[in-house]
Amino acid sequence: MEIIIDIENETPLFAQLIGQIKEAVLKGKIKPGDPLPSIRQLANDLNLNSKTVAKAYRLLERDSVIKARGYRGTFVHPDAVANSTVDLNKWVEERLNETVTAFRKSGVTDSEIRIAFANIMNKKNF
Amino acid sequence: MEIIIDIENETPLFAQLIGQIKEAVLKGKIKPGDPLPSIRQLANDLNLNSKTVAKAYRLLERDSVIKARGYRGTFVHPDAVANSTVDLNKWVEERLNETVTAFRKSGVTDSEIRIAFANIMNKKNF
DNA sequence: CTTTGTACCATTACACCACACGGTACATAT
DNA sequence: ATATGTACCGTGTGGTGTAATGGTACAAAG
Repeated sequence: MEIIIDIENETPLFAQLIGQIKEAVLKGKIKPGDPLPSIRQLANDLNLNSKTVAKAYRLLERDSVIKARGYRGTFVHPDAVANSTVDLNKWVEERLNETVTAFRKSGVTDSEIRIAFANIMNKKNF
Repeated sequence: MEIIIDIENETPLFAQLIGQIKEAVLKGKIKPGDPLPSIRQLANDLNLNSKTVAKAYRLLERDSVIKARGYRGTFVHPDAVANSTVDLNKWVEERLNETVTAFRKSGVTDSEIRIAFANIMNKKNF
């Protein structure tokens, strides 16, 4: 598995990592059950901070592309191929765009939309 | 019409203005057809910048609480009483909250939601 | 004693936005 | 002349987010 991280690229490093691992899964370069490099090992190889790699792994596990097994390491998820085709962020953007567009059509100012959004995100839901 | 602006209050000045004018309408202190002070006049009386008052008037007109008539001045809208009870921002927050809550239940990170939101708001829709 | 994922503490740099301020200008009317 | 709403240019302050860095620590297993 050849992973190339471009520091000059505007795409965040953790996002580049996620993209390349999903791509490797889709191209069959890594198959379900295969072990992945440990977080610290990969961080060392790519000259990245371990927290950056950990962030990528955490999101990949959320998407069921990989599966962490504690001290035993991290492995490619059984349904990795199917789940690598799903782009959760794209779905979020589409749904959110519908909502925002409706607001704008109702005469709501962009500034007001931002304020409302900030209020919701910072609200302590208890 | 007695308008009191509190600079110490955390509520934005233009929002205080909007609130007090809507309140005056609901309490019947000003009635449909009544003239309002000009933007410059009110700004001078309250020691506010004219742009701050203009912002409040612009939003009040969008909500059909007041009606600007160019050089003739600004007047209370015929449907001002009914429209003063409507809180557009509250409606926006409720709708937006539903959308965000759905995202969170799907495992989407708050960070990802913010990124998607920023992408939409900054997108040039042409 | 080392390695695994994970969870805290933290700081730095960068970027964006709301709010309020100031100045200038315009057409339209009295 | 004076006043109306409105539009454009701008500045500054304060708040807050992401991204990425670093350090420390834990339980579990080899």
